[in-house]
Amino acid sequence: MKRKITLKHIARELEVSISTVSKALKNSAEISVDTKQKIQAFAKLYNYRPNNLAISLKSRRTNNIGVIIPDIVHYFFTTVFRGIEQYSKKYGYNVIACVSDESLEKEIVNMEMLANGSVDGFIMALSAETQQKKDFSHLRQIKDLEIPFVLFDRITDEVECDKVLINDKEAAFSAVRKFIENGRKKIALITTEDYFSVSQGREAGYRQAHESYGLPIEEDLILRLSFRYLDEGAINEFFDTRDVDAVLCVNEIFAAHSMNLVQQKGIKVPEEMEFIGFTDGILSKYAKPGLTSMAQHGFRMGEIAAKMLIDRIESTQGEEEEPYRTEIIKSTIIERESTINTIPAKLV
Amino acid sequence: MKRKITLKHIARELEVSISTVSKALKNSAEISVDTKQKIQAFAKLYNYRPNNLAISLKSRRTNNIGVIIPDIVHYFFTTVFRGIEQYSKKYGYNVIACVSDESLEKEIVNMEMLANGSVDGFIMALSAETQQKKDFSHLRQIKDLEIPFVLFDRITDEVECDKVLINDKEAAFSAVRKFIENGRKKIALITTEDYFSVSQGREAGYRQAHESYGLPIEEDLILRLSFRYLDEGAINEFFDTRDVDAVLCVNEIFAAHSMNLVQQKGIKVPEEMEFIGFTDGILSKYAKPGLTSMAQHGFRMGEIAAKMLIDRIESTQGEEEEPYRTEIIKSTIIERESTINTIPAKLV
DNA sequence: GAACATCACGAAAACGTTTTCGTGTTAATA
DNA sequence: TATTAACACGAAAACGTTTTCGTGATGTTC
Repeated sequence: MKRKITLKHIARELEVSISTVSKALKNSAEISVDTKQKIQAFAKLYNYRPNNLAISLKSRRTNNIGVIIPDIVHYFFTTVFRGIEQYSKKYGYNVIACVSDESLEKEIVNMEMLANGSVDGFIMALSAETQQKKDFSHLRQIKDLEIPFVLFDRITDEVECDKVLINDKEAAFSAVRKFIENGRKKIALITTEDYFSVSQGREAGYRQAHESYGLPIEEDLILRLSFRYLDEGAINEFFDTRDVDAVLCVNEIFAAHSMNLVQQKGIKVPEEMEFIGFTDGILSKYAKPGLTSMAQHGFRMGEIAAKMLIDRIESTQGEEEEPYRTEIIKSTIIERESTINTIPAKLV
Repeated sequence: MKRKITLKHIARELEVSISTVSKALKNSAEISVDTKQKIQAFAKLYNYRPNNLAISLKSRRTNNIGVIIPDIVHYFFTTVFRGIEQYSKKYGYNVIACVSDESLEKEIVNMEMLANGSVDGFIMALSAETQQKKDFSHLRQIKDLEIPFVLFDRITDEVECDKVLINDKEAAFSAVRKFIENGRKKIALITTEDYFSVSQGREAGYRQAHESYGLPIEEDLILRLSFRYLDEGAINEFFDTRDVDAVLCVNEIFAAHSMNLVQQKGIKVPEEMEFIGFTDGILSKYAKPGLTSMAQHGFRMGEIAAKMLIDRIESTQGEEEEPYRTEIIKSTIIERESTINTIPAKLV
């Protein structure tokens, strides 16, 4: 790589000291107008740009944010990422993106790589394995180092920090309420293994809605699928042996896929069976029929997470130790043709 | 942020020099076994980790790769990103991800931010605006600085550098050939504005297949849509006023959406009209019927791009100036139910 | 016992900045 | 004319490493 021009080069060339050059380029009042003009012109001519590394080393600030997510080929996470990236860029931060691949070990390795001066803070959603094993020692280490971090979506109550998530329980509650108001009585829930914080919340909402409306909960209307691979056989068997008239799914893949399978059996959606999914992504939009879903507003979530982190990074200067906050984003329902809607379904 | 332990601290505590500590931690033969053990034990106890910034400043190597893509909420780009990230991590590099948002200006700003010492090289797909305006001065600047970069998918012939792309023309050719072999004669093409390198290639393949098989090209069977927003009206009007029995789309959103609209008109897919899309993403998999598509193998593409870049970064040490390479990834067809297949369609 | 090699370590420069403090020159003041 | 203040700039330390070179203390050899 060709050597970029540095303060030293300019100083030598113009026969002044490095300090003078540095000050001149910052337009310091300490330097005479003549000298400043000369130096600034020279710097501009040679397209001088300060070296980020040197500035970071000196200032102990990298202006980088580390983002660690379980999966990037995933509508919701990329949407959040987009929000983080956009907000961060606006405030002068770059984003280093790492994928944990649902693995605790990769989560740890990534954090350790970045914690040694590469980033000023982290934003992350916990991997499946982390949530399953409940091993949060790496987060505690980061806390000990006093590196700020924000957890989103996949969180834990066992670590105190800034968090941002959606009201999973209420969202599931209102989805089930919609089914009940439509006269449905056999409402299935298709969810993941129960160690995911989000699935737990959604299941709780599902149960509470049943209780609130005096509908008995039939445990065998709850189908738990692996998040790692989509078990088509299990879904088929479930619908072959259960009497179901509505289905709530914790993500849009479960919803789109089971809706397809059910339609292959000749069941009419939404007349005979209604569907609601979580994550209002591309699949919900282009499924046939269009899939009603609980929008998680990932972009907003990303923006807020980034704001929380940057605020904290920039306040640790002030040393006044703000208390940790948890922001809740309200999920909203996007009605399409997989449910029967009192007001006409919005197109698209 | 709490101050991390440094060589200086260890040196002071153990009453040796900084150089001795540095060498001891690298297990240098210069240092006696006793001293090394003492220092290593101490470092381990206090969990010493060298500061990445200082090492980077010294070595002029950041072990960071800058990735600039037009859009992250996009199946193909995230898949490529995943390949880049995984390969890079394996070879000790982190990835700084920037989104250009299809804007030339953001592309430039991102590059300039990262070019001042933050990354060792770039991997990028050009923004729409960049391809439209054919303004590549920022790429040339990066070349002048001798910072290596790799272009993928959205490329240009006007800049010499490493590139990786798919055989768009051949892929489109073979898709159209499949239609023709199935007896189709009115084959539509739904594409974007024609300044995208990939759309150009695919259109060329579409045309060449017609010529090769003696089928006349009807210009009004080519529909050009904005990539910015999906013009449903235009699609509807197109199908209402054209006689079409097969459709090739340059991406899966065009395919899934137009397939839905066509089915709403009562047209049977694939019996009366067949569909093939590009990008074998989540939509193709869960569309109804399953969408036959040309897989772009984004993950592999990302891996190769990362390999090309890292090889070049690490060879500039050697100074032997390898010639630039262009790697072509072969697209393969994934047959599903939106086409009539001689061998039974694979499930999923 | 003189000459030399080996060992074990330290001093210092370098990477490219920022910033504090010191200092020589000029101009203003008593 | 002597004192002081303002001005314009430079020296040097600092951020945390790596690495080259120098050096005093041993041990070896003839």
